[in-house]
Amino acid sequence: MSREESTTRTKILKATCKLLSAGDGQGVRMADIAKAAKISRQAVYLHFPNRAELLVAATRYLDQVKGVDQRLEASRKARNGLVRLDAFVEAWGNYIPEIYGVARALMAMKDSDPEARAAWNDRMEAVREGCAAAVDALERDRRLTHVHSRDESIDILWMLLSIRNWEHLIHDRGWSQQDYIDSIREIARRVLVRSG
Amino acid sequence: MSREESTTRTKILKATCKLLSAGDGQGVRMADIAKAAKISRQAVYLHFPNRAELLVAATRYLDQVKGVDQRLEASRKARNGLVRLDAFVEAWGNYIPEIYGVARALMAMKDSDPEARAAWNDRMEAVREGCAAAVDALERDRRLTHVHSRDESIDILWMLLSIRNWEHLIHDRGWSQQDYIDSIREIARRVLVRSG
DNA sequence: AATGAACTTGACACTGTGTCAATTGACATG
DNA sequence: CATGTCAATTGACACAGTGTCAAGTTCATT
Repeated sequence: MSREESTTRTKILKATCKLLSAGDGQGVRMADIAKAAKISRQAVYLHFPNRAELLVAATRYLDQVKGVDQRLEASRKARNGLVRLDAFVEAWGNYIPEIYGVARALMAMKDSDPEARAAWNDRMEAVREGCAAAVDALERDRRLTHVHSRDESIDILWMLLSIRNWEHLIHDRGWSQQDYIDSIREIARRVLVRSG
Repeated sequence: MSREESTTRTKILKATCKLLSAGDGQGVRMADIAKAAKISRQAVYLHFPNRAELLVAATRYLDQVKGVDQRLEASRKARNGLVRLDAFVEAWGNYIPEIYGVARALMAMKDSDPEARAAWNDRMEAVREGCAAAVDALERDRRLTHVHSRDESIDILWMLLSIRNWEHLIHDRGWSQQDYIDSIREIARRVLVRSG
């Protein structure tokens, strides 16, 4: 709310998100984005120094518009660890489809561009913190299995909730979103929660 | 054994594998491969029509040289389902680091090149069959949890064993290969096997 | 000596990113 | 009203990497 931004900048960001979300994904060039934003290609470079930073900015824009923080925050209100784990799995798992298009482009870019890599890792760190909070809540309730250490448990939950896994089940294997959520929730429970 | 191949062809494949395995990965161009094979860049195109098919061929070459089939086959000898599951997790999990370099290049390419995508899916289908065999062996022993259906169980095991998950734990989170194997084995058991 | 296959050399087209310089149009402010 | 500024446009261009093409070389075989 604090700043309305330059309008053109947000037009670019909106166009970027739209193209990446809708399209087959792969062939989204700077020129395509410019055209979609009804702007010259060069004008894009007036707002973003390069493709990597545009994608990074698009991710942040999307996070802000879709309100990840609020969504993930919701799981923090949960009374006990188990509910919290479930809520987190559901919140993040249902968020993935909304950002998948942009995330995919950024993931592809992070192999070659260190800046994109850093931005991606930073974004994922936020998710990891959510995982840590859920694991710690279980620990507090004495419901965490100690087959794995705390840190290992966090990494495992993070792994289960990775976008690549979502991509694999949903796109490659044709799962429904509901099946995905149900399964990951179940797996997370089986791996992390001991029957109390 | 049946064919020694044109020598130049295998020189190219070896060079490709070496560069992709050793290097940071990202910047392996056709020219680099040619140089490593001590050959002109054009000569590479005499043997492979394009980069995608070269990478596909390199994957197959690596599979053949490293003997994936034998390795995965070993798990088939296991007496009961549980041992078989463990053996499969270990066999495939320990194979991943050997092909990671090439696999990574192919994974990157599959976003843009349908041919690469098909080859990748085909290769992964072989792994999926191993997963199916392990799940079916558990089923036969009446040790499969029925929280998930047979097909879902296969997809889940496949997901657990995905290269992306290995990449995440090993590279992003710094796990040791042994910890990786131990954890995945444990997770697979907890998710798929019911205490008999 | 002639043929043909494998390879080399050098040039070039194409795509996509990123840069640069000159220009336009709007608008605010003296 | 004139001026300066800012955003954007236009068009040209450098650069990297892939893939193509044509002409020439090397060498084994016959």
